[in-house]
Amino acid sequence: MTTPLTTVVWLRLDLRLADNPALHLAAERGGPVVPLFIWSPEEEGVWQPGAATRWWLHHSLAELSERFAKLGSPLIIRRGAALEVLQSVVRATGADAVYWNRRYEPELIARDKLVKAALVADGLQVQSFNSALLREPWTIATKQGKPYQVFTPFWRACVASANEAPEREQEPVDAPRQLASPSHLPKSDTLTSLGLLPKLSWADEFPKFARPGELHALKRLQEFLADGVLEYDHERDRPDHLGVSRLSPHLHFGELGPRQIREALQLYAHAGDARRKKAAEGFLRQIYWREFAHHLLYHFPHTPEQPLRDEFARFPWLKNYKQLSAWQQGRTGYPIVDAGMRQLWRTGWMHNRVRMIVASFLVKDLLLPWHEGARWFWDTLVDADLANNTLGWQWTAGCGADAAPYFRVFNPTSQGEKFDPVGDYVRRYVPELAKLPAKWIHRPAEAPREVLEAAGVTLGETYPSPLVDHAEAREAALAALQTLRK
DNA sequence: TTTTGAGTTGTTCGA
DNA sequence: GTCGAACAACTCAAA
Repeated sequence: MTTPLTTVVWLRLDLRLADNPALHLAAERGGPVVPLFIWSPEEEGVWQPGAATRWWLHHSLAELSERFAKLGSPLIIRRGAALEVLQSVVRATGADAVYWNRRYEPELIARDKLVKAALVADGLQVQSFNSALLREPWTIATKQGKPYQVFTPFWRACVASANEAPEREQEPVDAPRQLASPSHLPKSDTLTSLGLLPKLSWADEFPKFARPGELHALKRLQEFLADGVLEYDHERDRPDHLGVSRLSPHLHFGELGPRQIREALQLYAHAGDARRKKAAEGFLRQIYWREFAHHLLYHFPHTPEQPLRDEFARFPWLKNYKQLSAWQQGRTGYPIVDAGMRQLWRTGWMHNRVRMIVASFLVKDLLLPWHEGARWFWDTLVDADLANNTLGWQWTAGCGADAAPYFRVFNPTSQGEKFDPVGDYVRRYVPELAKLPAKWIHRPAEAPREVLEAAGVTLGETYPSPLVDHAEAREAALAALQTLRK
């Protein structure tokens, strides 16, 4: 009698059943499949999952666990060093193979390499796959063989070669319909024992913008295709309208993969007119920004800590940490900035347009180091992703790829008036300003006294006075940038 | 090797 | 109120 071959599927940022190559191919082997999640935050180095991310992870795992149970093989959850846990699960189940989908953060590439070598030395079949990207970073390069550093050529090159073997971007694979479980189930820790949930209930409003789990991810994608993507090009800039996809946390945790998005967009465009086609292309272009971010992180692994343009290493940051704290708490005196920072704190998410505004304010108005902003986002965003976070902050600070021209300094007042014209977004998150009329809601410091009185606003008491004068701050930022010139 | 065109997301000023 | 130009120089990517 031959024993069917057991495969351990090590799940990481690929918390889904559909389009999961490691799971799909493990199931195709025909033997028992052991889905395993290992909680080992220490192995992620200084970029351990932040508090908001942990909340999301807890709920995502809870849902995934139910779904694996229905498929026939329960999700095993363990806390500990990845290699030791894998070896112990292999021993307990008699598995002969370990499959996983790749991650691209520098610390984890190193960790996975060691794990793979050790498991191979144990005589196991070890295979890793791509679940997270349309284009893995090493499959595309400039004609000089170097990594891309500008988005548009990167994107064009990806699109131009999307159908060429061997770099061909793959189609999604199916979810397994059922799984055989091993005759001896390995022991599992409980999800609660990982301690991912906050002790205080600060996450109550988190489900407002996105809900963890593969089913919610698929539903969100369909909703976005039905009522968002067509208007995405201009509506995505309206934090008061919520015209964005809100898929970012799902993408980060791999509850949904970019291949599934691309396929859905193709179907959507195919079934419609030129407008649909244009909308689908526009959204897919944004998905390629995520690809670009991973490309950069892989090829420039120092960038989470160091600027890509090294002259920025000598930028004269001010490091006024009292002001940092005011920014974090949403008490800068600039309503759109404060609304964004409070939305982040309360909901674990912030509209992308507002992310740019608050980031520009931190870096260019307060002259605080971009790492401080990156750190705060890392801890507070449910979609915190090392590649995207690094690209975004370096872009804003002007020290990264495709850097903004030196003169592009966001004006928080005009940005507010342009993208939150009636002030609804500010009213939602800065209730002490709610009674101000639209004309003054983005510039309370300039409002006539009787307007403020009527709205019950006392500057410096019920709402802070502006932390800095934007016009002066802008000049200071430009002067600081001048010092970098060669 | 050198040249050339281009580069996500803006603001301000003056006509 | 609206519009267009100016705001540096640099680096990337391809020809």
